[in-house]
Amino acid sequence: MADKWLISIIGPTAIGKTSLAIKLAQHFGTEIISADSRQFFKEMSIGTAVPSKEELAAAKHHFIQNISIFDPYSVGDFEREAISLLQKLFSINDIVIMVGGSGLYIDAVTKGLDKFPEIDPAIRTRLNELLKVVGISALQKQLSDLDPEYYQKVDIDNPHRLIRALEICIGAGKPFSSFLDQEKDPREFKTLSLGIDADRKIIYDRINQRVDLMVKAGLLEEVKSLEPYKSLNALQTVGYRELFKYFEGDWTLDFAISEIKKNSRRFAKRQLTWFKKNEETIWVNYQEDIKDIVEKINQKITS
RNA sequence: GGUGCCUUAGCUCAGUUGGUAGAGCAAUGGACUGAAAAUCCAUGUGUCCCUGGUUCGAUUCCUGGAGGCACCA
Repeated sequence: MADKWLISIIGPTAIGKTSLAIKLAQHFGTEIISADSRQFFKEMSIGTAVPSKEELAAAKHHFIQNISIFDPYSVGDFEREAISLLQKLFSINDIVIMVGGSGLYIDAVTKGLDKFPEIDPAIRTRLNELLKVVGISALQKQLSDLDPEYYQKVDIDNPHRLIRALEICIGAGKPFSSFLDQEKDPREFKTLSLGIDADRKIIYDRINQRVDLMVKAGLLEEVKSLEPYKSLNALQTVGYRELFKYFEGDWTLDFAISEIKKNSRRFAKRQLTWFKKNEETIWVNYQEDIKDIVEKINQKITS
C-alpha cells in the first residue's frame, strides 16, 4: 500500500494559500482540510477571507463555515474531527491537502496535542473574574502552588496561559504539567509542510490591498450585523474588533481601517515566527510556478 | 525679491550652556499544548540637510547654499 501524505500549505495571511491549495488539490485529485481558526464560522466571511463560491466549487473543502460563532469550539475539537475525517479521506486518496494560517491548529493535526480532561467552563469564568478583581498576581500565586513545575516554564505575565494551566489543575485535581509530553496518538500518514513566503514588503502590500478590498466588499455591513455578539470569542478577530470600536464611536473609520492593516501585519509576523520553527518545511516563493511546486512535492514523497 | 521661523530615527517631534542623541507611534526579533486572527516577552534602527569657518572637539556657534512654512512686496 502506498504511503499516505498530508500536505500542509502554510504561510502568512494574504500570501495566496487558498489559491495554491486549490491548484494542488486539483492536480492530485483530492480534497482540502482548512486549518483556519476563523474560517470555521458561518457568520463570518468577508473579514476572514473565506474562499469564494468559485473556489469552493473548484475543490472540495472541509471545515469552512461549518460551525457557528455561538458554538464552543477548541483546537482539541478540531484535532479530533480532522483526524477522523482524514481516516475517511485517506481510504480513497493517497494525498490530502491541509491549508491554513493557524499554526497551533496545523500542529494539532500533524503532531497531535496531549490529552486533557474536559473542564467545567465555570472554572475559567471564575479565574477570569479573579484576574479582573485581584490581578494577575493572584493567578501566579495559585499556579506556583498547584503546579510549580509549569510555573517555572510558563510566561507568567500571560493571563491566558496561566488561566489555562490553572483550569486544568483545578478541574482535574492534578498539575497541568502532568498531562504534558505524554505518548500521543500515532499518525497513520506522513506529513509534508509547504510554506509560502515573500519579501516582507510584498506581504504587507498584499495585506493593505486586501483590507481595502474587504471594505469595498462590505466588511462594515458584516461587522455591524455581528455587533450584538462582539464579546464572543470568535469575534476577537482582526478586522472585527477594530470596526466594533468604530461603531462604538471610539475610533474614526479611517483610523479603524489603518488599525486593521497594522494588526494584520503583526498577525502575519507572528504566523511567520511560528512557521519558521519547523525546519522541515519546504519554502516556496509566492510567485513560484505550480509545476515547480508539484515537482518539489513529488521529489519529497517519492524519496 | 525681502524678512522671520524650520530642517535630528520610517513618521511626528524633543534635546545637547560645544564632548556624535531620545520619546511616542511605526518597525524588528521571539514565545506559544483546547481563547491562537487570541495572549505574552524583548529590542533604538541615525551622514542630527549640504558647505566652509571658529574650536582640542561642531548635530549644537558663525558664513554661504538647498529645501519647506509664514508674513511682506
